[in-house]
Amino acid sequence: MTPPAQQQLFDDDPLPWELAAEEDVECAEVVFNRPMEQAFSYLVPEAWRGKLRAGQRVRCPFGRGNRPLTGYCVGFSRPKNTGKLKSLLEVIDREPLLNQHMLDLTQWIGERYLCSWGQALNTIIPAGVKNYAGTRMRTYFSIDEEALARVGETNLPTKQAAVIAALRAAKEPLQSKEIEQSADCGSGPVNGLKNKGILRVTRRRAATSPPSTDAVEREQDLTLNPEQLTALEKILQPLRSQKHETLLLHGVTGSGKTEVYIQAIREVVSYGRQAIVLVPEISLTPQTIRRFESRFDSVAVLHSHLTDAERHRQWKLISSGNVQVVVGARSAVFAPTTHLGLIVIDEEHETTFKQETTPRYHAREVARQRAKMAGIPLILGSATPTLESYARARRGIDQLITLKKRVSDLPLPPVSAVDVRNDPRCVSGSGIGRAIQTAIRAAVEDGGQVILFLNVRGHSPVLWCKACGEGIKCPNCDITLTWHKDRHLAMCHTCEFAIDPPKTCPRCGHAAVRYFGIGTQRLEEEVAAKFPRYKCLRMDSDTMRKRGSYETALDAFRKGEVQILLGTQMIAKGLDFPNVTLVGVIDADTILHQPDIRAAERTFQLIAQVAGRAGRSSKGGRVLVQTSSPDEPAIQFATAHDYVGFVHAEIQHRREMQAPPFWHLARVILRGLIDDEVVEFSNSMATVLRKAAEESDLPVRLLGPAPAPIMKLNKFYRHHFQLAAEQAETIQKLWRSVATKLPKSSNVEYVVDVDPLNMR
DNA sequence: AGCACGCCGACT
DNA sequence: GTCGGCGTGCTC
Repeated sequence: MTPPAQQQLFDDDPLPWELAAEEDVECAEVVFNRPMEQAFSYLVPEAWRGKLRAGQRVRCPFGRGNRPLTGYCVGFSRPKNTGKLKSLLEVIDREPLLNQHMLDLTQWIGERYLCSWGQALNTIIPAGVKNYAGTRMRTYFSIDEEALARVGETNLPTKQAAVIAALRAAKEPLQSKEIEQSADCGSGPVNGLKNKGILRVTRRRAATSPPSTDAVEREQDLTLNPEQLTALEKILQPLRSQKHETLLLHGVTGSGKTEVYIQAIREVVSYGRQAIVLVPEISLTPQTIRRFESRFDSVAVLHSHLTDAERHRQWKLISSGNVQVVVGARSAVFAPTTHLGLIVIDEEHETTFKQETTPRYHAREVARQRAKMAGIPLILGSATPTLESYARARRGIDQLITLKKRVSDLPLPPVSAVDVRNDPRCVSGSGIGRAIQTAIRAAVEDGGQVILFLNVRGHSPVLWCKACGEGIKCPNCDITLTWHKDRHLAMCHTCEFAIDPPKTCPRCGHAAVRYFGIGTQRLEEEVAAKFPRYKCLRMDSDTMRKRGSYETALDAFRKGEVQILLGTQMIAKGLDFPNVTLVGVIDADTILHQPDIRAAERTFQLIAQVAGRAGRSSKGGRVLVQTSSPDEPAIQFATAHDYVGFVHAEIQHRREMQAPPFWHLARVILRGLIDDEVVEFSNSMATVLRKAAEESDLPVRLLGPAPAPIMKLNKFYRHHFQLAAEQAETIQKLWRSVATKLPKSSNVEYVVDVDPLNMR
């Protein structure tokens, strides 16, 4: 890739006398962590010429005041006239932080996600790498043999001779402390030798603490069933011919996708190459990590709970080429591997692969681009692939591989929708309807375990005034407060706001505040009241605050100390408990009724994923889904385990709606403290874009502006509009063409979300 | 994004 | 007459 075309400052031809000097003038192309498209050229000082490499950070005088600013060297150029260029001040890194592949990838991210190259670079390099966390500059001593020979080794005092002997024995430069220890002396002899010039002094970075290494017991690869073997064969083809291809591995829950990945990685490792495995943060559990560590010699793990120093160490380890497999969450797609051979994305449909801050990249798309640039395969695995991925496979752009059977040869559990519209208990406000209650009783009395899923935390999600009929909202947000009985607080789930529950309505003053709706806390009470003889455990982000509590809770469930596990999203994925014979979805409609084009898709995914937790042993199992919309296609197809049927229906709907995956979207979200200002600004911004689209004849639709679904968030009023086009590049082109002409405001800020998943 | 330059309102 | 408001445009 070539650096972005920079503004041509010097288009006059060079004078003859300038040419000679130019021969050895090298300019560094530098990008900054600022929303500026261009790269800037700087002269490289003599001392650095030929040594500076792309991927290193440099300090540069910037702007009229020549204030020093850190930038990334992304390449070199030889401008015709260098007269007006400034010189860079300093090179920050001894070694490039990134290789050329990653530079190219970050440039692509900038283009694709509408931010600058510098911003993309800055966000993908971990803070711990940028500040060399966990290392210190240390002084090392080695013998200057010539100087020693001049003095004569035999003429040295005993202690100094011991120092020389210690260094000889070590065969590598040592720190003063280390010498003192092995020569059994103080710092005197070392300093003495240093002052005589016999010891050479070098300064370099070293880790402050040695890495902890707990050995993991090695395990053999499992035997694949015929279906898995066929899948593996299909993956090995592009792997062996070293070409890029995306393979969508659609396998039902429990079909053994991970084992297929592992054996594909085994092949990659045998070529001396590395693999990256991306998993959603939530499934980055010790079990998952152990699963990989027990199969490969060197596994690096990247997750959000690493300290800066640990992350830095992992990054260095990976970039030294001494790691076979990198397992990590979203950002691990940027792991600086030296010879990447394969990328795997497990649970491809998970929304956590989308970053919600600039650049708002999707790890799947970044992985696709990285794999394409590196000429290697990409595997996407899921029991419920996104429509985006499935549509590509159906059109033959990607290869579809299907695993229809569970490895254990056990059937998928029967799933039934329970219509709660006429259930007396649910109508009167209970979470657990008749059918689920009967099923729970049967399951626990039979010695089985139960998982209950409810996607609402807290006790009651709605505080409501009976007198004026209004929900009680957060003063900072357009969100009703949730009653948290355990902490005795009415809380806002989108900002930090929490108050003692109001006894009187803040609007009309009547003492008529009622609590409505069911959250996990209330469900827990209900279960405890209905099944007092059985132990119930609640898992949501309120009870899972402490580090390790997740593992402790799951351990208790695994050991059978707990019979009923209830919780939010976090218990929907990946858990494998053979003794679970019943899974209950308390309310399938919460997601279904969201004003989001993907509401049906998410509902289907959720039911399919939750259902996958049941029937994982010969004891069998069943799934009950409470809903008020039993006729909704998403629910019907989910109860029939009919992914393909659902997708075909939904894809038709998306086509008609001109929605993804047929159309690409970019969402512009604007916010400010004064509503009118935000309205006015979004209108003027949309007008500029609409006009530019018309004049340039680019086929882009502009939808909106309109108030965002959450109109007020954290005191900010929010509005948004969308750009839609059949080609992602069309939106990029339009945006690029107007980027400098967009209006500016000091009171309204905005972000662009390319391929948005979260529409709130 | 910063930051400087520049052109119009309420103060010594 | 000047201090300072934030609109505009540039940064190698």
